[in-house]
Amino acid sequence: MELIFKNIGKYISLEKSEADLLLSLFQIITVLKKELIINQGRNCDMLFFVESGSFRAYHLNKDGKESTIMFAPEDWWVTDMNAFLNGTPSLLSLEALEESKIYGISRKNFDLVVDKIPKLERFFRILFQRAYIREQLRVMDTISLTTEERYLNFLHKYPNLVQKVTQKQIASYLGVTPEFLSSLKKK
Amino acid sequence: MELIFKNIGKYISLEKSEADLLLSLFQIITVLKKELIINQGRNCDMLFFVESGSFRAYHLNKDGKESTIMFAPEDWWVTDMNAFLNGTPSLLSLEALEESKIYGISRKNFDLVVDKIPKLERFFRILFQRAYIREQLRVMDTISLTTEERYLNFLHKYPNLVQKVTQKQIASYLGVTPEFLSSLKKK
DNA sequence: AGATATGCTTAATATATCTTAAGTTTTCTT
DNA sequence: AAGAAAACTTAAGATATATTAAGCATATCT
Repeated sequence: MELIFKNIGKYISLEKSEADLLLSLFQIITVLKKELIINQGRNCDMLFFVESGSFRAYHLNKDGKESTIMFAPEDWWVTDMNAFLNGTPSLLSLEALEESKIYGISRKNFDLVVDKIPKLERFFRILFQRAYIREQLRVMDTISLTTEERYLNFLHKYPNLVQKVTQKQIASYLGVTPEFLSSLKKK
Repeated sequence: MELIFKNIGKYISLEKSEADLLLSLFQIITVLKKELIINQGRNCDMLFFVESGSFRAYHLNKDGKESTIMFAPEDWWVTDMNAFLNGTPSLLSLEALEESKIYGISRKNFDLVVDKIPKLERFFRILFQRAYIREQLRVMDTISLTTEERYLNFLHKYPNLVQKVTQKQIASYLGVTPEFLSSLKKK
């Protein structure tokens, strides 16, 4: 069975007919390493599920400094939620860390499916509730822990990603320079 | 009309009977300045809406350092969402910045109401989606902006709170010491 | 009103982190 | 396989932020 249905099955159980409708509204996309599926500054009207592979979301600020905002490993839902919900230009770029297979649903079909299938409305309510919690815990970590503690947290939280990302990307996720992270690791 | 219904009315419209059911499941609570409605380490099984007044959520780390995680002004929904959803001990304390009037709903009644009234499931889906966006933007700010820029953002984002909170609390929201914030302001 | 606690500011010194630059290793491209 | 590009490390000097401590102002308590 596809991972996406296992994922949805964690919080709700769909009838066969509902699952079929849902599936018909997704498109399956294969992307190569380094391909972008969201481009900062452009529109973003797709919500994605990572069936296999992994992604990194980053933001370039006005000085050209790159910040890694999040990672999306296998089994995650991901998009630039701000752009997706509000129709504003994307603040993020989303880049494949490796060859990946994803499911994508447009904003229009997302609205349709949560309207037609109340159980999916529930599913996404729980999903966003958990996403909110996750981000809030990250804010807490960011303002109350040392860089070293946050680095150890990262290693613990994303053990499978560690081999797929560069030091530079980890540093930009932690909000420090690669040089500083390098000197931290020496200890 | 009570603010809470105006707030809900932003995203859905309730029938009279639904509004009556909803209202019957909330309790109205009046709290005095400095009272805590959530205590770090204890259970937190209530979701609150701030009808009037304002709150500050903070976390004490193992060294006793206090970090302000969020502010909840009038017209906001607030709780320790992690504790509320997962039943784990609260990581936050939530303190009234002034005399406040709030609506509170228990986890049990929350589950009941999103089950009985699908429109409220939608309401909370949208609410959490927006909360997730807000936290993600804050993470972006925190790792990509300077302290000075984040201070100016705070003043801009919460103009009405500025008079109600101390410098120390703003500093702990930004993740810097009060002394450093004080020297920033001199410029 | 007086006493006490709390908050704000300032300054000196200490620590964390950045910037720049160079050298080395790894990965990508042809 | 060779060359080019990107990543990683190291170190010196610069900047941002923390720590400590003192003094003053403001709020709180009796």
